[in-house]
Order: sequence, then structure tokens, then C-alpha cells
Amino acid sequence: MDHERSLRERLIDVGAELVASEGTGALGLREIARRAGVSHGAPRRHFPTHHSLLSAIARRGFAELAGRVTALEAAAAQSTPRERVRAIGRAYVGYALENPGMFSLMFRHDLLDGSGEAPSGEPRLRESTLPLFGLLVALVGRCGVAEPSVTAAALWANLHGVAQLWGWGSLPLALGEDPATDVERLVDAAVDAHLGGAPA
Amino acid sequence: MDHERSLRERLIDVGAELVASEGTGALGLREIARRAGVSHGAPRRHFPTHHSLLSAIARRGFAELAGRVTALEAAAAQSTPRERVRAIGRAYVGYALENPGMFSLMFRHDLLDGSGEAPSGEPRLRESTLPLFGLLVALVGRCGVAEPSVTAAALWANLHGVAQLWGWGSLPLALGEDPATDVERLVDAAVDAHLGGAPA
DNA sequence: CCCACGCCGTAGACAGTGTCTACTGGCGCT
DNA sequence: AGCGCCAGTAGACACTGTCTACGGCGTGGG
Repeated sequence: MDHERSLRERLIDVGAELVASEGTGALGLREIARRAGVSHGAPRRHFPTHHSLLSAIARRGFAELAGRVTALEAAAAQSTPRERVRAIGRAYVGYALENPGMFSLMFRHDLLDGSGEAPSGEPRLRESTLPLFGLLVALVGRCGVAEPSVTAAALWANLHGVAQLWGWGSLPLALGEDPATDVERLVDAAVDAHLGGAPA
Repeated sequence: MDHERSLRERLIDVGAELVASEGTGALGLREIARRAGVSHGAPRRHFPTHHSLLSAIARRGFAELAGRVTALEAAAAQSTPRERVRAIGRAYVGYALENPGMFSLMFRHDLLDGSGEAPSGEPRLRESTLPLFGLLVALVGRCGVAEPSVTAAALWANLHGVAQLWGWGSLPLALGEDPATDVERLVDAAVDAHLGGAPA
């Protein structure tokens, strides 16, 4: 490390803090550099373009989400597969609702460089979700469904849609009532629907 | 009308064409004015701010989506409720995949003025989906589920997530195979899951 | 008849953005 | 010691959204 923490990491840090506190609109290149205490040209040494910096910040988000899920998995390793799926679902939309700015950044296909990533091993951004998806496929497969991959995909889409629409404000508006309890009902409804009634 | 079509409408027109052909990133205020053949200050007479213009364009998107759905409903008025729900689902993600730019604009809570809309009757943007949601609630209610509103909300979220994740590129990457057929399988999986097995 | 008012669109200024290009200062290497 | 390299600086450039002052036009009242 250079100064105790390389500027590259510091830029991602302040970007993550900034998107958490102010939202995606505050993620200007110059603003990030300002809060990192460097001049506006400095980030260019580490990220060729603004989009690549945002991609790195989004990658941090995916990493934290994956960390939450794997922690969950490590803790409740001997629960039923179905309970694990439900826990993952709650963690997914929980993360989205606790970090709305980061979550929206993570899935903004504009802003994020969709084309080739640097050959330095970093996978392309939209492949960051593949390991999580693989885990989901394995778990729903152990729940005894016919086609695990398509069921897992449909379930993931359901969780993602709940997170997105709820955060957007239209779903709570349609359902009314308390915020926190309804979103859990939706997650449970999704898991129950795709994994069958309520057995086990 | 002033010149054959008021500038207000023309601005929304070119915005819709622009977002369809170039994506949300091309929706600059000056760019829209340029393509409409007016100076960059002209839009300000009709829209107080850039966001309000984008909101008007997004409203156009919601209107077209609603138009497709109501046309579908009018045509197949005597199908089973379930088939109508499935048709609506396909129309929803079909619209999203055919108009990815407009669809992403419609649900970008930043960009869109979340606060009070002009008192001139125009409802706030995120309430534009309420009539469609109401229709969905009615239809799933006629399918004999216990809690129509929560089931309808979960199903809507599922469709929305399919549209979003598929357009994002991660779902097709996970499932592989053909593009067009898989997304229909996902829509069918969603409808079947939330409405029960495959009866009638 | 004509003048004054209101409104639509123009043109320019202003702060701010992302990218690009010189340039500087300090470090390690031969 | 001298040299090169590289992270960070500083300024320019084109562009953006917003604001303000200014024309030009039609309409209505005296």
C-alpha cells in the first residue's frame, strides 16, 4: 500500500459511503475525488473512466451482498434447504432496502461498463451474481423441484422485483399498511409460490 | 394547438423516440430541444426542470403500456381469468424487452420528480401503475386465491424482476439457450407458481 | 386605430461535469 | 550521481442544466 491504503481502495470507499448517504446522483467523478482529498484528475490513474469507477463501486456492493449470504449459509448450515432459501430471500431484499442507492447502482446497466473488463481477472460485472445464483439453484434443487435452474431464476426474479418495486414506492402504496411486515409477506409468498404450498 | 402540435407534445415525442433509439443516457435537455428544432431554453416554458420533462416522457411510457394491456383485455374478454393474467404478464415483460430504454426510464426513481406533481390533475408518477395493478388484483381474485392483493403484488414483482434481470443480461447468461423461448418459460413459471399448479 | 400587455421562444451567462494533456515532485534502479 | 518512471496536480476543452434579459408576435381595451 502507498499511504496506508491505496488511493484506488479509498476512492471505492468514499464512493460507497457517498452512494449510501446521498444516492446515485451524488456519484460525480469530481465529487468522489474531492471527498477523497485528491484532485479531479487523480482517479484517472486508477480508473480509465468514470464508468469504470462506478463499476468498481458496484462490485463492492455485490461483494458485500455475497458476504451477507455466505455468512448466513455458514451459520445455518443444517437447516432445511427451504429455510435457507427463505433466509437468502430476506437477506436479498433486506440488503436492497437498507442500501437503496447501492442496489440501484448495482443494476444500472448504463453507467456500468458492459463491454470487456480488464484482463486482470476481474470478471465482467453482470457475472458477479453467478455464484449466488448457483447457490440458489443448488438449494432449490434440494427442495425437489422439476427444473431447478428455471425455478431458481424465476424465484430470483421475484425477489429482485419485490426489492425494486418496493423501493420504488408503488408496492407499499398498493398494499398500504405497515412497511416492514408486508415486505416479508411478499418474500414468503414468493418462496412459497415457487417451492410449492407450505410443506416442511 | 399552436404550430400543428404544441411544442410540449413534440418534446415528449422526440424524447420517446430518443430513448428508444439511443437509451436513457441520450436524454439530455439540450439534445431533446435540438432534435425538436428549438433552442435550449424553450423547454423551460413547458417543463420547469429537466426532471419534469423526463417524468412526462416516462408517463408516455406508462400510458402506452396501459394501452397495450387494455387492448389485450378488450380483445380476449371471455377467456379464463388465468389466461388473461398470463397474457398480461407476457405483455408486461414483452414491453420491457422491446423498449428497454423507456422501461428503465419509467422506474428510475431518481430522474423522476417524486415530490408533488402540478395540481392540474396529473397524478404522481408512481401512481400511474395503480389501475393496472387493480386490474391484476381483480383477475387473480377471480382465480380463487386467498389474498388477491398480496398474490397480485407478488406476481407483479415477479414479472417486473424477470423483465429487469433479463434485460440486464444476467438471467439469460445463467440459463443459456435461446433468448425468446426462455423468457416465456419464466413468465409461465411465474404465473403458474403464484396461481397454483396448472389447473384450468 | 394604436398602444400596451402577455406569452413563447432566443441568446447569452454561469457554475459544474467528464475527459484530455502538459507538468511536477519524489522514489527506486543501474 | 543521474536517470526514468509514475502518482498526483493544474489547466483547458466541450458539454450540461439552470437562470436572466431580451425580441417578436398576437390579442384586447381605450
